[in-house]
This record gives sequence, structure tokens and C-alpha cells, in this order.
Amino acid sequence: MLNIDARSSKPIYEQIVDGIKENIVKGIFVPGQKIPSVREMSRMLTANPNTIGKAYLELERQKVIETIVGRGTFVSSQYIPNADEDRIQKVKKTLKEVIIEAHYLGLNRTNINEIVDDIYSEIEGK
Amino acid sequence: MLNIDARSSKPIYEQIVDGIKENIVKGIFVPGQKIPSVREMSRMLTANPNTIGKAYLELERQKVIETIVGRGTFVSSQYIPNADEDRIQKVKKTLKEVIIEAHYLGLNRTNINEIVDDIYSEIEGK
Amino acid sequence: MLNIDARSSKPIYEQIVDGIKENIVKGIFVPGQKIPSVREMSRMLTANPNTIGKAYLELERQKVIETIVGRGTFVSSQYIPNADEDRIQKVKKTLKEVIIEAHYLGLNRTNINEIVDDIYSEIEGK
Amino acid sequence: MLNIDARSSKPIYEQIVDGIKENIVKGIFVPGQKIPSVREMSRMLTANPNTIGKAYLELERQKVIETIVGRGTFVSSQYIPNADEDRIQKVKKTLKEVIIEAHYLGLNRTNINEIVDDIYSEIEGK
DNA sequence: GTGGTCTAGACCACA
DNA sequence: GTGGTCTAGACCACA
Repeated sequence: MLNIDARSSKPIYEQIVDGIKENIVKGIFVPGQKIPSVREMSRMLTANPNTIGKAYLELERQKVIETIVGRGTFVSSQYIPNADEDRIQKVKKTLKEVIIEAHYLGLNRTNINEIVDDIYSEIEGK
Repeated sequence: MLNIDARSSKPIYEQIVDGIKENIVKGIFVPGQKIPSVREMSRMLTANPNTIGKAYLELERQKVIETIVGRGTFVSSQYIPNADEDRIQKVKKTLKEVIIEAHYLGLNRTNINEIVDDIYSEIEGK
Repeated sequence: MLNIDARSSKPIYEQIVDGIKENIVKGIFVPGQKIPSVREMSRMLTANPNTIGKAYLELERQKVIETIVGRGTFVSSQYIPNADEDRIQKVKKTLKEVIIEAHYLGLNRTNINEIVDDIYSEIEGK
Repeated sequence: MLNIDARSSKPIYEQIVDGIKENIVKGIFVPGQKIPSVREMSRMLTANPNTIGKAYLELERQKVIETIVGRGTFVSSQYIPNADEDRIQKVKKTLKEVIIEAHYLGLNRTNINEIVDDIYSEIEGK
């Protein structure tokens, strides 16, 4: 469900944050659904509970999940996109960087468009 | 020329690497052109020379620039894109992450395509 | 009557304690009045009876309510304010914290005075 | 500078967050100023560096401070109050709770207004 | 059972 | 020097 790469330079907790958001966007986790408890996830990923807790805290901060102490953690029943201008700028900046990197790998505009199309196909699940 | 944000979580040396590559892709730096020495760049950016050195080392490793001892540092006369499969996978992964993040900000497929178009317009410089 | 938010970080039993005290201060519950039994309240709020029990125990400890075995639970016929210095200090400290937090949200002294006025209007119920 | 009460039910890291914000509001810490490093603060408060780090992370998330890895942590040069409606509601709610609590301690509207005045005198430093 | 906090201690990249 | 991440393990309140 979640692919964690311990050797990645990206911190484990960030990989968990991104992985859960990916599962939600793909519809694998649905709004209101209970997600694995900190301890369960800790066992599943053989990661420390503190690390899972940090990821869940970040997801809650982003209003992606909701925590009810003593009951568990749930996918937010609805996510209201708040067009946070800072985060949108960051998205644009990352896109520019990735396009420049792609250029140096010999990938042109057409290639990028194809990759973006593939990603949307995967997300929209057809 | 190079916008360095000390407060960013991205290391300064990486910002320099990316910034120089962006300048080259945009044609601001052209193949064979001499780029500022480590000391000059250090003064220009008010950054530690070690940090600049680290950035230049990384750019050399990527064959983006070349250092000729006693002469200076130059943009490589030709960059042969080596379609490094690992790096291509990484590009795809980053693109997927950025698209998921964008989704949570309320940006859809059309918005992403527009942003990508804007970036190519900026790079191709017309 | 009582608005319980399961997602709040404030424990449910504390929300019940505060909610009942609010109802009494507003005059919705009057001295001597019978309040719902633990079981009734449990059904009304769809909360665990243990949780209600804990709230009622705390309210009794504060002499806000009284339980007469076999008869039920009642709003204390008179509440003698005991100017517990510790609790007064805590009130002052919480007020200071909330004012600082308000400052960071752009709320100034006038705004705070208005909010306090509004709250007293609501409590005094006219 | 920071009064930490280990016996308080309020977590240490939250006490640090609130304490630093109080110092800034009072003008003891000024914009741009370096605040003690995680390790220094850890020694000063005899608290674990992780706990300090957690407090600093929260302050950074609130844009109260800025971190430059390798350089230190600084009071944000300017704090732009963003009237986050959620947080304003929370302020109002806390004010209501504190006023009800005060009522039970025998403090009336006049008393509350005096306390608020005292707090502003302390903050504005005259 | 649930998540939240904290300590101790290690390791790391960065400036 | 700086902060960031992670593990191991303990303790706690809450439902």
C-alpha cells in the first residue's frame, strides 16, 4: 500500500505523508474511512511509532486526516482545497525545477506532457 | 541572476546548482561561457565559498560545467543528455507528487497543463 | 443543548463539563433542576457512559451539581463561589495566552473588549 | 525568560511556544533577532532537545520564527497577521470558557475587564 | 484499544 | 557550530 524507501533522501515521515495522500487521491482511502492506527502502521512499515505519529500530525495539520484520541485516525470527510498562495508558488517552482532537470535528461515538452497524462490516467484510475 | 533564499529548506548549494542550470537552459549562460569564480560568486551571493565550491563540484559531476585550472570555470561546450533511467524515474516520481499536492490545492489537470505551458514559454524565452 | 466535537483535542468529558456549566450560567439549567441521567445523556450525545460519568463526577467535585442516590442528579441549589486563588491565577494566565494569540491574529485591545462584551451579552441573555 | 512548569498539564513544548510568543509580543525578542539554539535552550530549560525542536517547528509553522539550518533560528522579520477564521473562532471559544470559569470563581464582568486591562499594560510595557 | 508527550542517544547534512 | 530525523522505550489520558 505504502512504498517506503529507507535509503531515500526523503525522510520516511514525508514518504508516509505523500503516500497516504496518493492513496486518498486515487480513491483507495475514502473520506471517513479509518486508516491504520499508529501502532499498526508502525508494524506494517517496520518504522518507529514516533515516525508514524509525526506523519499523521502533518497530515492532520493539512486537514487531510482527523484524529480522535482513543478512537483512531480517519480520512477527513471532506477536503476543502484552500488555494494557499504560498503552496501554489511552491508547486510552480517544483514544476520548473523538474522540467529543467528533465531537459538535462533529454526529455522535451512532448515527453513531459505524456508523463503528466500517464500520471492523470493512473490517478483517475482507468 | 541567482535568487537564493536562505530561509528555504532546500540547501543553498542545491539552489545554486538549480539556478545555474536554469540560466543555462534559458540561454542566459551559453556553452563555453565563463561563469563567475567561486570567490566572485561567494561575494555576489554573500554565501560561504565552501558552499559555492560544493555547488560547482556537483555541476562538474553532472558535466554541466568544466573547470580548467588556471583559466576558470566554463559552461560545458556541449551537454550530451544521458538518459539515466534512475534520474528519469525520479523525475516521474516528483511529477506525480507535485500533481497530488496540486490536487489538494484545488488545481486540476487543465491548471497543471497551463502551468507547464507557462514554464516552457519562460524557458524558450519568446 | 450541548455541542460535542469529537474531533476536538479537548477531551469529550471536559467538553461536557464546560457545556453544562455554560448552560447553568446562561440560566438554561436552573438551581435545583434535574439534569439528564448518565444513561440519558449517553444516548443524547452518543458518547460512552463512562465518559458522561467522568464529567458528572468532575462537576460534583466542583459542587456544580449534586447527586441524590435513587433520585437523580441536580444543579446545586446554590453555588458559593470560592475564590480559589490557584484557579484565579489559571484564569489570568489563560486570558494572557488568549490575548497573545489574538494579537498574532491581528486582533487588538478594542477587538478583545468587543468580544468580551458579546460574550457577556450572550450569557446574560438579553 | 521562559517559565516552564513541568507539572503543568500543558505540554512543555506548548509552554515554550507560548512563552516565546509572549516574549516577542512584549518586545523582549525583536524581529530578526537570533533566539537561543535548540541545544542552548535545551540546556537552559533542562529539557530534551527534541522537545525544543518540536516547539521551534510549531513556531516556524506559525511563521513566528524562521530557521536557517546551520545558522540558527530567528524571529521573523515581520509577522503578517493572517486572520485565520478557525483560529479566531478558537480564541472566542476560549474566551467564553474562561469567562464562565471566572464566573464560578466569583469574578464578574468588571473584574474581567480589569484583568484584561492589566494584561495589556504588561504587554505594552508601561 | 487509541494517540500524545517526553527522554536518551545516535547519526546526518549543511554552513 | 546549526537544525532534522530516527529509534527505543517509557508513561499518560482518554474512550
